Amino acid sequence: MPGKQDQYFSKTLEKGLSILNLFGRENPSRSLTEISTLTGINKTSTYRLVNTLVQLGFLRKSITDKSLRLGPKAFSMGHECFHGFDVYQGIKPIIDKTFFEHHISIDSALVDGHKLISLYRREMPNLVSFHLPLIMDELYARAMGKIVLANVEPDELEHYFASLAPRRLTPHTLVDIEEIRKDIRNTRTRGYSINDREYMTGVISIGAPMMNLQTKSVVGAVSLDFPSKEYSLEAIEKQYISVLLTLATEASNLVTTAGIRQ
Amino acid sequence: MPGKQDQYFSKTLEKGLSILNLFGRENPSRSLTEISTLTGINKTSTYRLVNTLVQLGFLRKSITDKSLRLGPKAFSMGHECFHGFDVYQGIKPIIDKTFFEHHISIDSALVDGHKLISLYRREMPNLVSFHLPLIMDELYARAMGKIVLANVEPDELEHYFASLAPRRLTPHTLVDIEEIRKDIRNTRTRGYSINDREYMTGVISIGAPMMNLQTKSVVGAVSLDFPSKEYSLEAIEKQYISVLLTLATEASNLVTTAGIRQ
DNA sequence: CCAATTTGTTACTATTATCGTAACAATAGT
DNA sequence: ACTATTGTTACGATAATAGTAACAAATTGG
Repeated sequence: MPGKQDQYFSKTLEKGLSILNLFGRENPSRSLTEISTLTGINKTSTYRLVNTLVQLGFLRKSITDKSLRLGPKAFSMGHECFHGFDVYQGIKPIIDKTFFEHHISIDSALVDGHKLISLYRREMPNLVSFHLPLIMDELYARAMGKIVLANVEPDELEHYFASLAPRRLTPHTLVDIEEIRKDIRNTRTRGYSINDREYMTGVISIGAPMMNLQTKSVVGAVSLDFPSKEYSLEAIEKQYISVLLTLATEASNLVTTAGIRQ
Repeated sequence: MPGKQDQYFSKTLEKGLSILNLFGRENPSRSLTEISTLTGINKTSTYRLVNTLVQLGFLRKSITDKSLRLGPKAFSMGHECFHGFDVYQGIKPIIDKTFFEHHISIDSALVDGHKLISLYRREMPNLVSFHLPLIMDELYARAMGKIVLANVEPDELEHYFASLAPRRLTPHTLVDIEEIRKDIRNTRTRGYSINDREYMTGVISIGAPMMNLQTKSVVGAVSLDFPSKEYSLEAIEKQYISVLLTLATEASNLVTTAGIRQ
């Protein structure tokens, strides 16, 4: 991130938000020292910021054990931030339309550094209903991740590989870096990505990029997911690539006009 | 709010969050000066804070007109804050259970100052589907609002009436302060509140309080909503008061153990 | 198309909010 | 009851922010 230490950047605000960011569905409760160590903020400063968030209603403090949890203000602001995100409002009808036309599971996500933020998802009942995390690592093992990697700048890709430690999520997951590299190269020439039961057993996915057409950079991806019991990869490639690419084009137009970059 | 100007309160964080709070479904886009005037923060400081939020990904700036919108980080944090709110997770099954048992529309909200923050809602198809705002004023015209007012401290209630300017939302809305006062008194002795088409035409609601049983204070309310075409107020009172009060008791237990106060 | 006006950005310094050490209090663990 | 941990407060040093004012870039209106 460039120019973070300039005069027109508020470190205090950054710290405060990093504290709020520690809370979520997985981590509903935290202690002061926990927050202090996780954020690397001095205990007194943490105390001040936490106290501020408590007074404003973004956090609340247990009277008994002083543990901290999200407060009503965080709840309402969260709701507003979620539903006020115009890209979310824009992608919903696009995905819904494709969903009702073709009766397939569809997912979409935005790039954020080396992670993907899940945007909107529609799921068919034939697919194992899995609660996807909102923020996804493991780009190498997912259709949306692969197509993103296939479209980033070469040095950005190197930077990704430099800190990559692949985990075997299913028997089909690629864990050898060279194999992953080859797969990304193939993905690039192919124009869409394939995930053949590498992320979840029994799920085949194909992915296409959401591009900012102005800056010609990837800003996200869409994917179609199929149960491998009912669909073969060949059948999917024959029947659904055009659906995927049409969807990706519409999504790309959306993010371009919305001005989502990098 | 007590002790806001002490040493252990970060004004910068408060300002930054107040900026983020200006964005939402109703206000997806704002300009710098707009933010500056709305928050009362000096333009340069606003610039610094906005710049920080942009760099962190909570806001994004249009390259053309420099207008500001929510960014992907706000989206993901919003999702986490919403779903990570334990009271929301706790009230869901309680309301769902009652919903499936009795087939009636149910609403719930938490008190926040002189407003209600909508928590969770289930709606029957027979009710005019209305998009309720997440943050509700007009306590005097709603079942949840009335039962809250009936349970707050007397001086708090006076404070509410002091700044009250009732609006006639339907032909049945009470707009005379004395009438509203009387209604609140009746509500208090009755133990539950009645809203007979005062907030929306064709909708009758009954409400009961969510009490923190430790501190003996109202922290929210639940309501049952009925279409007036299908239900008379007498029928509702005969049949559903016990349902309402049971629901309110369960909800009160939840907020008490969660430690929601004030 | 140019002037006038508004809006956004930068420079600079006084001020004061924040940092961080350290001491203290409260709670939990043994 | 003692020890270790966690949370809270005091206070001086420092660096971050506020805010004026000047400047640049857009917009608007004639």
